Amino acid sequence: MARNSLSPQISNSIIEFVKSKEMRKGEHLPLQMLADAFRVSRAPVMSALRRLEGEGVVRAEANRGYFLAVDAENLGDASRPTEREDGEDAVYFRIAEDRLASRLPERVSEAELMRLYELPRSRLLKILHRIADEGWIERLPGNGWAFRQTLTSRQSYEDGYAFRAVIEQQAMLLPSFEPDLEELQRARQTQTALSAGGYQTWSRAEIFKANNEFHEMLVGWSKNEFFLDSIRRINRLRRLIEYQITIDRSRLPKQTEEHLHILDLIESGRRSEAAAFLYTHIMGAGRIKAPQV
Amino acid sequence: MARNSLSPQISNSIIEFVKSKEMRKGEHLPLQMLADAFRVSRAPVMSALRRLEGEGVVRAEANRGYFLAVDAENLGDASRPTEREDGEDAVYFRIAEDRLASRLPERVSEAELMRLYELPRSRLLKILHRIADEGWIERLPGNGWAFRQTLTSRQSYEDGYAFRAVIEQQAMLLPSFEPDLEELQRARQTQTALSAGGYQTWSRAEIFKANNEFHEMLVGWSKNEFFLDSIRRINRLRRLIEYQITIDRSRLPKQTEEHLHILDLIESGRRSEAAAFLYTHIMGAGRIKAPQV
DNA sequence: TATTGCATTTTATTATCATAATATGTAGAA
DNA sequence: TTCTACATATTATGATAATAAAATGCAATA
Repeated sequence: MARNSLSPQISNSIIEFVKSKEMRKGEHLPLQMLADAFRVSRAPVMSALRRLEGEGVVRAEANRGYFLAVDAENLGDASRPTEREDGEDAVYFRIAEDRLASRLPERVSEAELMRLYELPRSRLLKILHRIADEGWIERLPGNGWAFRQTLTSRQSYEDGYAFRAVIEQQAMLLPSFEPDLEELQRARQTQTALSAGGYQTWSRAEIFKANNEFHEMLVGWSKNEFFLDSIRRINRLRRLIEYQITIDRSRLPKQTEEHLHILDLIESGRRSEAAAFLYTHIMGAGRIKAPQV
Repeated sequence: MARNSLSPQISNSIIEFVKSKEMRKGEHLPLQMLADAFRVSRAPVMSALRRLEGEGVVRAEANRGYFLAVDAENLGDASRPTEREDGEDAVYFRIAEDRLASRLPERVSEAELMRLYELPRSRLLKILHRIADEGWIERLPGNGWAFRQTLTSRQSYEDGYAFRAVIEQQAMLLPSFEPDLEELQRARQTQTALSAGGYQTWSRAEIFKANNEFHEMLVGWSKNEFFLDSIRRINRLRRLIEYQITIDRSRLPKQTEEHLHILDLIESGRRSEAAAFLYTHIMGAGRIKAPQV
């Protein structure tokens, strides 16, 4: 038995790639260029292109390579289920849910988890290390792993909001902070779309993703990787906890309005006002959305 | 072949434990109590005690268990080399050094590293995941791992100081911040000892450790695990980079003096002054100690 | 001259098994 | 009743080998 292939993921990545570049029918797709873009060798790109040829997305010419067969904008939704990510993510979420529902005890052995989720050790360990990185499990000195309180305690939940509020506000006050105006416009569009009704029709995951991207964009403008890393880390955690909570869609119009207000303040150069408002925005969200314990 | 035994580590832990509790000759050391303290089962504690009996640290009585054979304060230095930690840490540092000296390329395969450092895959992966958690390596989608710029770039170095300065200052301003007066006194003693000549005789590692503990103590008083986690993470990284730099001992008196000043301010309840001073303290250290590139 | 297409090498995953460690249930001593 | 001491069960590590995938070198081609 060998590992899962990368090529389904690469297929998706290629579609995303041509879309983001707004490529048109007939454009050439050099192997090495794609391989570099995805940080892999030409091999998995090649097999991904063969797949896409079968689906009519690209056209092969002997000894000349692959060419886009349709305009990128006419491509349907890329998201084809990719076994690797799916399988791994699925177990990750199951572990989180099982723990939140106390179906998993505080201490578990690797063998137990392997049996429970029917995973080979190597995959399980990959997931456990990811979870450890997120801070809600740790390896015990002897056998087994111990879940930490991070996921389940109300205190952690509020502490997380305080942390985010501080990091994001302070990131904005760094001398290196500089907004990317193009990104800013795109974000404005997204938030406007949300505000104009998207908050009723978008899926929970989409709303959550848009929200995270907004905040990570702001912190990214600080050009300080430590600030960005810490926000990313805590957002991954947040995803787990808040998935448990039914989204309160009635709050979304206010949220997007505040997001737009922040963008306005930044654009007009009123940075410290924007930072202060951002702080209040986050702390407010934490207070209101906090689950009742 | 099986894994390394925990018992040498547990032996050290037991010695540390009885020292910290200032236990006296003749006191009982119940198995389960020690096992709970170290989060392991009774088995490795048992074998550690047998070792310690051989060394005359404890005395066994049939069916009654083990008893301390000397006053804890008369115990010598605990640090017996423990294969597990030692071996693992050693490779970790070798990887860091080899990377900093460009003896390792930006991209490496697991197989390569296994050959180079003569490690089984599982141990190597443990180390790589630790490094990934610290943020200076990442898994590539296909084969292999890629080192990130974090370790080598001057920019990252300064960004790290900016991050620390913000986190520590803000941690001190949180409403939940509350100094532990006992810890505070101990820290004052350590800093005074350093100031009274220790800065000339202590080893680099000891000085570094004392410094880290000082700062982690401050952030710990915020009672917010996210602040503390992020400081711990960045300190682990700092250890690597600053080990490369010869310590400038002439700066230590000023540093310890500033530490003592911070403790004074906290003790007299002037928290925001302390926070502001702490910020300047950290930023100053970053500017001066930054390696010349 | 850049890029493909193919052949070859190298890599990572997985199952299996032996082994030494950790974890645990329990009778019996204190 | 608490705790040890022992017996037993369970766990994690590491070696080995099979396999499929990824990485790469290079001749052929546009």
